[in-house]
Amino acid sequence: MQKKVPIEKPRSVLPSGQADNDFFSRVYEVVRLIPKGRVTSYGAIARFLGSGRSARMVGWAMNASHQQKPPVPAHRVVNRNGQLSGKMHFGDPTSMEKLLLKEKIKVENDTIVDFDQHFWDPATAIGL
DNA sequence: CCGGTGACTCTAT
DNA sequence: TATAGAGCCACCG
Repeated sequence: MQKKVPIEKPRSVLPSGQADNDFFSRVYEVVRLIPKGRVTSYGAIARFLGSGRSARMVGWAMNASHQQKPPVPAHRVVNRNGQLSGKMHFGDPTSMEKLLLKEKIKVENDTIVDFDQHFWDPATAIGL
């Protein structure tokens, strides 16, 4: 097995909302694949993309997800503890929690209840 | 070019 | 179990 090919350097997301990079687009795509009522973690996505410890980049990509034309369900992406670490980036800190609750995902104290039960792993679901 | 920062995660103490 | 440090990669000044 050859060494993991370094991901092509994702160029910055243009303020125009155009993401011409690969890494970012893949993150968005994976996030969109998250079934309703399921959630995943940054690390899981990062690992699926090939960079297990580049979870920060996933988070950074999510930061730009708001300007993506196809809506990215960023509310389905939380940290490995199931904590809504990014809820404060939704404009209103209650938005993320409400969206999750709308999908039958219970949230208490900014943490998803039964997180592992709702956890959705792209590597397992997509199977690649 | 360098340093600081970040929607993270893992390992060590 | 909790706290601290390192690793990761890209953006910004």
